[in-house]
This record gives sequence, C-alpha cells and structure tokens, in this order.
Amino acid sequence: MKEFPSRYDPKGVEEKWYGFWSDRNLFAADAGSKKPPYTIMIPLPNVTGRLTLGHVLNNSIQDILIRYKKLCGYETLWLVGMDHAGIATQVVVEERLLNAGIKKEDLGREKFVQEVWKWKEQYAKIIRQQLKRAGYALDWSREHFTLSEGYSKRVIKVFVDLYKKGLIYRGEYIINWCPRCLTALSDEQVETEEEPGKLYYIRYPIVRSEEHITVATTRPETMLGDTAVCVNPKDKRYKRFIGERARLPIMEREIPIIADEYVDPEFGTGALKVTPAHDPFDFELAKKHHLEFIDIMNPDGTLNALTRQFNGKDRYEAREKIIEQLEKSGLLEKTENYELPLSKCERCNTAIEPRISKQWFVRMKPLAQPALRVVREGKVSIYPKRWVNLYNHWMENVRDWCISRQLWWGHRIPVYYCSTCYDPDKADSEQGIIVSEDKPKQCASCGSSDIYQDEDVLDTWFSSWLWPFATLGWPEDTDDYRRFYPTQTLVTGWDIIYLWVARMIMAGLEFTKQVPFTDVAFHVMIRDEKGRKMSKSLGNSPEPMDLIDKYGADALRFGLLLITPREQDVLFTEKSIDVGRKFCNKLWNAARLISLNSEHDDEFALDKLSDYDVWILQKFNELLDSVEGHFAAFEINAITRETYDFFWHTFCDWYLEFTKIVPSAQTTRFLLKQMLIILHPFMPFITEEIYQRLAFPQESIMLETWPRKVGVRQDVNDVSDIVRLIAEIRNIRGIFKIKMKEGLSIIVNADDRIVSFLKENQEVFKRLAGLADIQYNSNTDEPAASIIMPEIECYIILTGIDVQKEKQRLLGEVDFLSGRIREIKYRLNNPSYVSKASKETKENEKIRLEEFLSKKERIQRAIKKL
RNA sequence: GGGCGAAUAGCUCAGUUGGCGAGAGCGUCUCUCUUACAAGGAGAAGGUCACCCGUUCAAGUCGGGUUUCGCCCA
Repeated sequence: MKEFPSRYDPKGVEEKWYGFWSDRNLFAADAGSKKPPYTIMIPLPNVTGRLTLGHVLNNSIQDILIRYKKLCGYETLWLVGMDHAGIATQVVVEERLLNAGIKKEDLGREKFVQEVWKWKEQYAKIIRQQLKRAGYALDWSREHFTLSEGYSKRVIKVFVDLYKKGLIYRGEYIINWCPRCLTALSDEQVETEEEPGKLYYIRYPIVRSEEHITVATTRPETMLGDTAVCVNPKDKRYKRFIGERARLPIMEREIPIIADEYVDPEFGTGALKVTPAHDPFDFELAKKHHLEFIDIMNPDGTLNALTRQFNGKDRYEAREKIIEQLEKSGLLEKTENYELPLSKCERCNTAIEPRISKQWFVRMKPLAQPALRVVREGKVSIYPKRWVNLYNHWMENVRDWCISRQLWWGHRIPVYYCSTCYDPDKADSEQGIIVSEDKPKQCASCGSSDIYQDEDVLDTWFSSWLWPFATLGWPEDTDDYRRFYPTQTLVTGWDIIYLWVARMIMAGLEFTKQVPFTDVAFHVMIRDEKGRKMSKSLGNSPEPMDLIDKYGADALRFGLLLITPREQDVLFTEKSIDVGRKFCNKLWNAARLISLNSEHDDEFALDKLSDYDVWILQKFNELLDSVEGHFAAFEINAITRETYDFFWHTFCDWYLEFTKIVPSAQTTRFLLKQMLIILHPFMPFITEEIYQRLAFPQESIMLETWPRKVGVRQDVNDVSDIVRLIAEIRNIRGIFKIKMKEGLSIIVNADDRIVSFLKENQEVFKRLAGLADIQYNSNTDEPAASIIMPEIECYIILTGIDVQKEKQRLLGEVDFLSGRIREIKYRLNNPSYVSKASKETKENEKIRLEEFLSKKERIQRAIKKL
C-alpha cells in the first residue's frame, strides 16, 4: 500500500494524471463511435493574452458537462481552438513594438504580421498550458485557429457567397471610427459610458439680419463641418427662420436653416446644428435634405485642412480654441454641465469618432428572421431564460454589420479592384470590382491584368461566427461534420450574446441550414472584490496558474463554482478557493479512512445492508436525483452546493462516524466510488488519484459509468431518530457547557421498537453522544434537562447544574409552542382555509398540531419536576 | 429615455410551481488535538427577508408602486 499522507497535496498529482489521460487518448473523440454524440465548442479564447479567471469559470463548466456526459455514455467532443482577435492582438503587438521604438509602418505590413504571428505562437503556448493545468478534457487533436489556412479559406468562401447573394455590400455611411486603432468598428465593439461633459450654446447669426439662432452642442468642434441648422417645423419660435440662411461662425460659411420633424424642440434650444459627416442622425437628415457632407477630420482624430487654422490640431485641443474664440466674439451664449453618453473603443478605450466612411456591411435583417424563429420555437434553448429577451431585442432591432477593418492582422477581404477601370469615387458602381476566393487574373469588364486587392481585413467575429461548423470541416461533408454537428451545448458569458452567440445562430442557419447548437448555457461574470469586471487592461484578474500552484486546480474549480450564482455576477475572493481546498482535503481524508478499513472487495450486496447503510443510501438516491435535475437545467452551482453538503455533513459527519463503530466496508467503499464519479467532473485530478489509490476496477475514472439509484427501501428508518437524539443531546451539552470527557447519564423513554433499536445500537449512541449510562423507560428525582421528541423522551441528569437555566429554556420552548398552537388552531378553524387549502397541507398542519400539543404538555410536566 | 436584473445574518450567497421554527460558507464566540481530516470535530450567537400597498385561508416567494445598486440598449 502506498503511503497515504494525512494532507492532500495536489502538486505532482495533477501533472501526472493529465499526462495519463492524454497518453491514453481519453480526450479525443471518435467519429466512428456508435455512442450518441455530445459536442461542445470552446468559446475560443483570444491569443491576445493569458486566460483570466473568467475563462476558468467558463471552461470549468464545459469540462464538467463534457466529463459528466462521457460518464453517462456519450461520445464526447470538446473542441479547442483560439481566435486571432484582430484589433485586440494588433493593439498589443503595436504597443510592444512602440516600447522598442518601432512603428508598424516602419516594418511594413508583411513584417508586422510576422511579428504578430510570433506573438500568437507565444500566447497560444501559454494558453494551452493554462488549459491543461486546469485539467480540461479538451480534444487537442482537433485544435483550430481562426487564421489558419484551412479556416481562412472557409471565411473567405462565406464572404464571397454572401456577396453573391446580395447580403454583403459596400457603402458609405457613418461608422464608429477608433482614432487610436485607426479602424472602423461594429456597433457591438463600442461601449457607451455616461460621462460628465458640457452643453455649449452657440449663436449662429442670421444672414442679412440682426438676429441669431442658438444651437446647443456637446461637441462644438464639429461645428466646423456644419452644413445646416435644423428646427422642428411646428416650433413657433423658429418658424420665421425656416428657409433663411445662417452664417457659421469661425468658418464664415453660409448654411441653410431647414425644418424636419426629427428635431426634438425640447432638447437644448430646439435648434439642431447639422454635421452630416460626423453624426449618424445628421447623416440621415443630410441625405434626406440633400445637404453637403464635409469631413473635417483626419483618421487620427486631428482636424484636417478644411478647418483651416485648426488643421492638424487634436479634436479636444480644437474644442478649447473654438470655445475661446466664440467667447471673444460674443457668440457663446452659455455653457451648462451635462452628462453625456460617450462611446469608446472596447479595446483601447479611446473615444470613438463617428465618421463617414466607405466600408463593407452585412445585411442583417434577412439573417435575423430565422434566428429569431429557432429560439421562439425552442430549437435553441437559452438558459437562464431571461437572456431570451435580450437576444430577441437585439435581433428585432439589428442593424447592418460593418465588417471591414483597417487592420493588418486578419483575413484580407477577397475583393479585387481593376486599376484601369475601377473608379474609387463612384461608390455605388460595381465597375472594376471583383469579389472572388482567389485572386483573379484579369478584370472581367476591361480585361486588364493590373489588379490589386482591398487593403482591409475582416472583423474577427466574421470568422468566429462560423466556429461551430468551420471547425468540423464544413463546407466539406466530413466524418466529423456528419457526426458532431449540430453541437449540443454552448457555454458562454452573457456579455457576448450579440457579438457571438446571436451571430453564430444566424450563420448556422444560413450556411448549414441547421441550428449550430441546441442549448446555450449562459453564466455570469466574475468581478473583483470591488465589483469590477475582470479584464486584462485593468489587470485585476489573478493569474489562474498562481491560484493552481497555491490551492490546486480542483480546489480552484470547485471553489469557483461554489460561489458562482446562476443569475448574478460573482465577486471573487480567494477565500472561496480555500473552501475548495478544504473540501479536497476532506474528500482525501475520507478516502484515507475508507482505505484503512476496506478490503479490496468490490462486492456490494443489497441483502447485507445495515440500517445505517440503508439510511445513507436513501440520502444518496435523493442526491443523485437532484444532481441530475440540476445538470439538465445547467444549474452547476446548485450541484456543487448539494454534493458538498451531502458529502461533508451527511456522509462524513454521520455515516462515516457510524461505520467506525459498526463497520460496513463494502458500502463505504461502494459509496466512495459513487461519490468520486459524481465529483469527478468538478474535481478531475483528486478523484482520479483516489480512484487509482483504492484500486477501483477501471483503468481510469473517466471510463466509469455514472451512478444509478440504489434499490433500497425508501421508508423512514430509526437511524433518523438516533441522529436527532444525538444532536439534541449535544445541544444540551453545549448549553450547559459540559465537556465531552464527562459522560452523561440519561434516561430514554420510548416504545419497545425504539428501545430495542437503541439497545442494539448502544455503542453508536454512547460514543457519538458521549454517554456513560443509559436507563430505559425509567424515572429519576435528580434534576434533569429534557429532550422531548414525538416518540422519544430523553432526560439528561444534571447533578449540580443550574436548574433555573433549564427551567428558563423549557419555558421559552413552551412560549414558542403556545404561539404556534394558537396559529394552527386559528387556521384549522378558518372555514376558507378548510375549504381551500390542499388536503396534504391540512394533514400536515394537523399532525404538527398534535405534535406541538403533546410536546408542550410533556415539557410542562418536565418543568414541574425540576 | 427604454429594458433587464438585484436588494435575505457582519461579509458572500442559497431559498425551483405560495404551505419553514428562513439556510450554507466565511467571520465572531465557547468547548475540543476522541488515531481520516486542527485545512478537523461538537456547539452558540447573529435576520421586521429594502420600503409601502394589494391578491390570498396563507407571501422571502405572486401583482402594483417607491427607494438604492448593477447591467444592456438608445
């Protein structure tokens, strides 16, 4: 027998078993298997940086489901891979180069992309190591990367197909522009925060008049690009100005004053300055009224030559200068403090510049309709249900998706232009534009071979929305695709419901004509102790590997799940991981005890069970039922709580204590094995270690079979009475501060059945309650504390102990009972209660009334005796 | 501005269709090293279930409103 230390040390154990599982190929799915498939696609982590605790939570849930389903007899595939994460990764590499004094332009596109690949290799390695250390049963033989050659082909094909179907178009619209990343972003990649700002009231003089019209704006610098002032046609204050012209201050340009219902007379002054090239609403307004579009900005957020004296100045610097100038000329009417929503780049936190730009878009409305339907019809189920609302809301109001990015790291857009006949100024013309998977040899319209490719790349999500099927070989009809698609469960955080989940459903339906997965299990976010979302930029996530070093992977996983509620974001503290560690140690020691007592005989026979065995097996059956129910509803947190509670407070605290006195080697061994299997998905390493140490039959616990309920009778048995009685006696001991060393003398009065049970189990009773002497159906004149149970009365002889204290205690009890009795009597006498309450409830109440009455009466007798 | 969610012990959270004497972990206090585990064991204290109104025989649970907080969308 190997040495079995009294403390569990995960060091060494974890590496050993991960290698063992890998060597035996236990993570790899077999496409030829006859078992039903169960597939999960990992929410592909970005190669931008190391994994955070959020990833640990997300992946732990998946591992739990995969290992559970494997034990249940499914052919499981958990497909692993990573995302190139266009902007995010480009930003970090750019920054790193800048720290070394290198600009990406100095390197050029090709060399820069090579640098990013280096980064990718480095981080992919770290991430793989993180995933392995956490114990995840990922199929490494099927690892994918969104920018690999094979995957890229599929992305490009999808672009071309959608273009041909008319679902992708190029157009000039207001898009979200990040002046730091120098690229367009989709609406979903922009985060809006309320920030304190100012509302400036600026006077625009009316041409050939002494009057002026005052506009209010939070961004005065954009006035340089104004091409109109707009008022509501119903607004009496301004009616006379409609059709007049105003002189734009500073620029000294004349602009029309127009009218449109869109303007809210209540906001600001009711007069709106119109900047068509820098505001989405103004853009629409300008198109409708055929206004001029003046783009006043450079890509980096500085103002351009059209702004004359502000040329080259940063937008914020220009703002100050403009205000200064307006103030001098008396055109600044007033300034108010104002909370304004400020849009920021999700990746670098720079304020977004809405900007007119020519970009590629996906038409989303046609894709949204089927995606809404499959959720409504239950072909895709979302857990917890509340997220369905969010999903529907986005789908119903979906706007076209800007997919081109002015980056170098990503899938280059498969659009080619003919140098001869393509005219970039004709935005709407398709002349000289070729969309093709491969570079065309010559222009289809003019035959020129002078052809160049679009410089831009595709949004990262345009590749990851294909994840569930592009990873399985689609569009080819591969074994994997046939076998494992559609997948079963997607596990992800609610923060990417639009960015990813919704789009995957659209893509699945559009390209494979099937839902990509049948269940979506959303989990919450992990926040730090101050409630901030864990993020790489804040640097507030502990390094998972440090926590694993300190506590062990099993402890990290179990502890994390134990504190992660289903509906509310969780605040992380290391203490919770400590709870996980203690639980591991408890499991370890229970196994240690069982290993000392059990012979290696796995016979487990129902006909040889003690009362204690039946009692614990009943409770085990209940646990199993409950666990399976929770699995079906993705209530992982509930499972950890219930297994923790059962294992520690029922199995260890009571059952194992019983077996020290009434040995039951086979049942303990059997139950330990069942518990190991149930806990294995949560704590893979320690359960395998114990499984192997105790020489259970399979080569690995991963090859075990999920437990079934044990066929024991489910009626109440006397063990429950003894448990309660012992607890009550311990309670009295605590109240009267009687040390455990002092054996108690007690009298137990009960019927023959109970008395004979207690006599048979005298040893258990005595040891666990700390008794020196028991008399049955007897009496005493000594002062005693009383325990009154429905079928048992127990008197604990308390020679020399404060009688008044016991009297007070019992009087308190009588008070309480009297109150309850009054309540129940009132209820039972109430005609509407009698007629409306269920039979079961009424029965219960009657039983309770009987109980309370008898208990009260017996306690009163005990008081008299004191 | 619209929507979603939360408010339960000092802290972090359970509490599934209304039918409890409202639970757990951590923390606090008392006792305890009884050979699986002191990372343990046995106990205790600690709650007007945010507030108001309503539905009901019965409300932590359902409905309406208020307050505070968080998030999403505009």
